[in-house]
Amino acid sequence: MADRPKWFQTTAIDYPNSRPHIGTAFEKVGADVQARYRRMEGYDVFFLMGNDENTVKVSKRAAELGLDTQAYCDDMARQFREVWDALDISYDVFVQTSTERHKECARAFIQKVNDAGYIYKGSYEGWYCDGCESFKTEKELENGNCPIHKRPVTKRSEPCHFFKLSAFTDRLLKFYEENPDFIQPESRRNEIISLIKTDGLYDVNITRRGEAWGIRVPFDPEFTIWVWFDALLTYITGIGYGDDRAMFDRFWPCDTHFIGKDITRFHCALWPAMLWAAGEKPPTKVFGHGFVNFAGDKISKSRLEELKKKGLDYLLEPMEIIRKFSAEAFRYYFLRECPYPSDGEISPDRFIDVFNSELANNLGNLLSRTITIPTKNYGGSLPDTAGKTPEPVVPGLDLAAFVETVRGHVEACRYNLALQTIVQDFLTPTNQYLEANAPWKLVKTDKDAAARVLFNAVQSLRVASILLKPFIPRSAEAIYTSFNFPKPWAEVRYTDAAVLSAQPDDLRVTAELVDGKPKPLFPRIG
RNA sequence: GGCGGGGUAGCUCAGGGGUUAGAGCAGUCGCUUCAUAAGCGACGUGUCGCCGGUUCAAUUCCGGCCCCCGCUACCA
Repeated sequence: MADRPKWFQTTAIDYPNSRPHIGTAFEKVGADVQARYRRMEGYDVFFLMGNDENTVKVSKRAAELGLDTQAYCDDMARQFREVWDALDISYDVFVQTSTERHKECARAFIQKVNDAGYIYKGSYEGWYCDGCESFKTEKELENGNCPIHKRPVTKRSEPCHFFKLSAFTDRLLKFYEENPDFIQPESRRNEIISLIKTDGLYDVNITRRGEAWGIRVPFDPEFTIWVWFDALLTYITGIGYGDDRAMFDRFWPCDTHFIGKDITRFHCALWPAMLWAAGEKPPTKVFGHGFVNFAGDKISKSRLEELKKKGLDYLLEPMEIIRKFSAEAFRYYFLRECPYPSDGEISPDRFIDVFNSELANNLGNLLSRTITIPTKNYGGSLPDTAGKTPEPVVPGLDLAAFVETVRGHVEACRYNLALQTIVQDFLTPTNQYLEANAPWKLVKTDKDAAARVLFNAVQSLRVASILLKPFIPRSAEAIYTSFNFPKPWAEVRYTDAAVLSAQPDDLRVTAELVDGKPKPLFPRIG
């Protein structure tokens, strides 16, 4: 373990105001592909997720439901994890920021930043609404009125603690320049850079006064720590910051923070500055993924009502999609149809199209036909194939280069292109190969030749299942274990997909059969 | 308003100064029947946002305009 390279990644820490929706699920699924891919490739992976609970809104929501805030948080955390588990998200730790351990680590961190001189006491001046008992930003105001209470806000100032973010302006710009891959995709990087260059960075108020729920500021207990300052710390408290330096040093800096494109600024400017202030390294990469819309529209309250009327609101609730179809179908749809770096959309028709054409018709049916023909004609075992090296079935395809193309897409989180490449450049040609050689006919005239055709075609399923492992782990395993490929599934790597090699035994169908036929891996839907 | 990205087949998008502008899906027709009514083949369509300019030649370059999207700091 010690000599394996490490891979530490996180997803955004979710705000448990409501149940997880398809947008948050999209983020987790994309991150999960990366975690699974890195594990396959031999990395010592640590995948962190969690919920961001130390905010007034959470305690208000709990109060509305008549629940103790902690009990509410714990229940929401349970609900979130239930969805992530159902989607086979392979996280290693799930951090709740309301736990005492996180709070202690956060207090240690802010104390350190304060000791280093990056925090100073000042006063925050803003527009205050008595009804909301909170400050409003200029943007929120409607003609100078509180948008909720429709009455004028008043100028008010109160003491607070500022973090000297401005002190890191030049260092951040230099950092972005020296680490061009720090912010992905590039469009996000350009936004942040131009923002800082035009407006500069201001010091930020990192405390709130007079709130019962939250983490006390150790050097001034009248205050609690502003949620963002605390939430970001999850990324380090979850890997031992504050009480397990060895583990922290093993995994930090973070290799990729997966986040929504809306919070890139916090992760790309505030977060590195906070870490520098505490004497730690900044993360290696921040990936701001896109959003999921519903059939072209943003998911607003009115849109939701409309969908409910049409009975389509299930498509917004991950658990419903999983129940109706499967976690694998969910994963495949979003990974294939929504480009991870930019926005995508879900629509009922499209979901059915993608599932049927690629999973059922192309991949699933290819598996069925390559299992059935050997079973019917050879008792499931292809004679004289032991020790033989399969021949390529895709004309003109350099298998090693093809695998590297897919790998490049996976590493850059271009999951849709990775899947497109696998299906179009590999699976479809395999179906064409079968059509061209028609082993179901050939078997009547030349049984040996037909066996070789099948032997070759089956290799495509071995290759595809390996490449698909991070995307649809359960289905990929089902495909791989439908034949007696020698390498254990747990040990396959992408490089195994890049070569066609002989195996010691005759190729044999090992899939479970009912009346000589496999049950469809992806039964058509709709 | 400022900065950035984009407007290409019914849909999602790729492409890019030059012979007939591409892919997948959907559609139509044919072949096939090993297979999940799956597979394979063939076929169609596009004023490549609008208006000008540069050029032998522009959808591709330049300018203007229209439309869409993102960012524009303390809300997670």
